[in-house]
Amino acid sequence: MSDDTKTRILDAAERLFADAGIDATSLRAITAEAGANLAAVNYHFGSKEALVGEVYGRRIDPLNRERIDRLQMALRDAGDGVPSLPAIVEAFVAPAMLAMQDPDAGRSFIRLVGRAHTEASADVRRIVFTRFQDVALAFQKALARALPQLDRSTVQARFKFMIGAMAYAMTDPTACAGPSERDVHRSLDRLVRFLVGGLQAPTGEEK
Amino acid sequence: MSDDTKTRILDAAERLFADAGIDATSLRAITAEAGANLAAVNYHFGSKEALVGEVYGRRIDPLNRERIDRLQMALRDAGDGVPSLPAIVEAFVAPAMLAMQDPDAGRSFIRLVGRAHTEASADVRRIVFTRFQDVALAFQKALARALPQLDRSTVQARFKFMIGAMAYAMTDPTACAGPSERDVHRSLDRLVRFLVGGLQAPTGEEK
DNA sequence: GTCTATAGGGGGATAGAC
DNA sequence: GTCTATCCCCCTATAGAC
Repeated sequence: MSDDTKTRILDAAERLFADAGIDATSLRAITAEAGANLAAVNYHFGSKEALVGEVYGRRIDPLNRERIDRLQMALRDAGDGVPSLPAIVEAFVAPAMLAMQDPDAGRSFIRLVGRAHTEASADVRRIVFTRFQDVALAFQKALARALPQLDRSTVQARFKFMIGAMAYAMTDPTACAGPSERDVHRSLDRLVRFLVGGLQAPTGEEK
Repeated sequence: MSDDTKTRILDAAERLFADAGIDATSLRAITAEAGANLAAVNYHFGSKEALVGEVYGRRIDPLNRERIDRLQMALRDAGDGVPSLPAIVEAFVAPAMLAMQDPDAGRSFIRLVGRAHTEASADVRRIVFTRFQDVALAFQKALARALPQLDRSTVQARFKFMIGAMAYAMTDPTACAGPSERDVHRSLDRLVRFLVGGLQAPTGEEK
């Protein structure tokens, strides 16, 4: 049983951060929600910023590992040829979208991750960006292989559009409204089709 | 000359909100930056929340009017036929992207607007959403006309993906790095092509 | 490990002089 | 309209008892 104080604080913080934002969530609110004492946060984590890092890391690290695993499978399938664009896109967005169904992680985590990319606080952006950098590079490289007709800066720009669309889909309450598996798969399918269409759009520069 | 205290406070607040986020920006920081007194905020605006509303409204309202104007021109060009998808997309994103060049509004405003769609605070979301609702409905209707092969819920979903990609492009410091007209137009062109490709992607359901 | 109590700072808002 | 001074609240972090 991992229902100890530390875990309850992480769960409460995750939920409150997702609802109201990080700045607006006080340690008092977190410990009250967790049924713990105010001092417990500093005892277990050291500071609010360290707590934020653990809230993100607990979920993001496995998520990013799954992205990399799926990407490597897609690249292995392609051998020396051009890898499948939908497979790459799905490797990137599916782990996040499917996590919506996870009753443990659940919706609040997804909104939190979605928001991570746009969070105002420079501290939070740094925390998330550090954990995301390797993933971003690997996917940009794979996208460049799958889209040989695009120059590098166009691939970078389109990769960012992809992050934006995904992040927004993740924070949108109606997009992840249904906890039903059916709804989640439909949302994922829609997102992948949209992104594939956008990524392989003509640039107006090829002959 | 509108370089009065009220305007200076609005300018300073806009800049600081964009840099650090709204919650993290204190009235003390704003008045210091504006060269005004702390009490001036409550004298001119009544409260911090009212100031936030004016910071957004001052820029968003003209922006949304321009979107509607451009959309109506695109729809008029189409007559009774199917309107041009790129024209609709450009009507939506161009006013925001081109505002990056405006030396008056400038970059901080754009990042602020981009962030508005993903801002954590429920108060801020309400302020922005209220001013955005009419625009969203008009564009969803136009997109449905331009994409008759898509069902309504798919159009809604794709419209949200479009907002996400645009908002992220607006907050990304490298995307709006250059104050140069050339860079801005290239960013806009890339975004429009990506979005058009995504919006008209096949759904996998048509025969 | 978990509590109470409090230090120490910063926040938004306001009263009242000028 | 703009200032100073201040109220009162909530925050994070910590000290020290249990």
